[in-house]
Amino acid sequence: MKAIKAVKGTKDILPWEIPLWHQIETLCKELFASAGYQEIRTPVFEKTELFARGIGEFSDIVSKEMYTFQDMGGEWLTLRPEFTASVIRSYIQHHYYQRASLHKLWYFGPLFRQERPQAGRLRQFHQFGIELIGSEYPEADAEIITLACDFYKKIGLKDWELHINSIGNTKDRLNYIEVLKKSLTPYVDDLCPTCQDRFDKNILRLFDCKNELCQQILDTHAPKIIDYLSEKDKAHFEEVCEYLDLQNVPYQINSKLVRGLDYYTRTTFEIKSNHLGAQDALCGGGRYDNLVEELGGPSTPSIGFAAGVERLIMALEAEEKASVQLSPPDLYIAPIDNQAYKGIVKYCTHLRNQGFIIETDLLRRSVKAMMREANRKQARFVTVIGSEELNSGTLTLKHLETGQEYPVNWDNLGEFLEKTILPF
RNA sequence: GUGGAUGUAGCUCAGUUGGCAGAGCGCUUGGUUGUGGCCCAAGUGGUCGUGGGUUCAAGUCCCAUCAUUCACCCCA
Repeated sequence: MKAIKAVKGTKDILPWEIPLWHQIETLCKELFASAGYQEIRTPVFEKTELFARGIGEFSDIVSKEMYTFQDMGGEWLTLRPEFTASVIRSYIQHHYYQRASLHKLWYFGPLFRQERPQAGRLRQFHQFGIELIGSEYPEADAEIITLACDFYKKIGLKDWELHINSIGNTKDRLNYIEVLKKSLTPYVDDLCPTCQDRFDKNILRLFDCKNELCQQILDTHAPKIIDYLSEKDKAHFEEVCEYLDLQNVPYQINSKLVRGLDYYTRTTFEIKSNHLGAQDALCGGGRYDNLVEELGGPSTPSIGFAAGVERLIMALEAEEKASVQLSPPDLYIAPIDNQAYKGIVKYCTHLRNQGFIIETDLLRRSVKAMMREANRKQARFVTVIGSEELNSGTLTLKHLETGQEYPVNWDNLGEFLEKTILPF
């Protein structure tokens, strides 16, 4: 029989990897809650149209990367390729704006994109992120960016950079694109083939090119988008920077940072790790002041970010910060005969109910093997139980680290563990 | 969709000019009765990714195919 493997681009999160995932989820919960953000969970699939309208029909994600299918009623549905569209759909559908004028949300979950897998890119991957819906002011931008940075600081990641930029409102950006085209037209023939293609399709993508010659041409001949912003947007961006300075958040203004999703406006930012391969963006975000309205809601300025969990884990591993948190047993009980196996069960349950982590043998192994197992599991105490211990009412707990033995009455077991575990 | 790399034990990998399928780690058991780690010993474990071809003989050479992986594209 041929074994079945996980689908290309998908991965099991293995039992021994789970503690790190819990650590990340817990930090999300604590950090975002500390700023008043509430968790939101939306369905993993939505109507295809939501993403087409939200992300942009001609974006790569929508045009060739979505898992789209028809349900039995013939409706086109899509496994979500990103979170923001779903969150905004929920915001509009449930009229959040009638409850309050500002909403602060966070999320964590799986996303799906049908791309060729490589380092830092999977077909099912996970993101967490936050959305701040309803404020147009630079304080909002600063709060989002600061929270993102705080996350990486608190998780223990060291070697990363924050890049920020402003791509202005739609009108200014279209104007800039015209100027950019004009100033680069003389050099089109020197660009790499993909850039020549991009020149007509989506000229802003030129900035992402990894070809050195293309970058040189851009550096010397491309105007900066910041110089083409309206006075209002320029002032907004300067204020965002000012807020970051106030908190000593280090950043680089990167005029080449143009994000790939169509809905972004004004502030955009990205956090890059210095330890990842080609896919080095840990986290990306920005303003999307028009999205709520475009999806059928009231005009509502908003900003948010999304962060890749697998990439974070890769970066933590590269920096050797992926700490393994085990939950070792407080006590490993090793029964040596049939009676002992039967005699200990009620104590196991009782101690577990008291909150202790108790493990016992389930393979009827030798004492030596059970001791080895207790040691492997890093149990704090181990006890060998035979008829003597059951009849006399006294057992001996051995502290594995020191080898010290402690006689204890069965009735005082919980009390003993409680008292003794703390000092160790 | 395009290009490169790699497929040998559960894991990490050796395997020479074609000539008996290997190591380390892991796992199991034992080293005297009911006590772990270290050490020692034995055991467990492989259709050499798959299918063809060349050859007396293929893990090794040739062709095809699949899988994995990295990169392009794009994005978290």
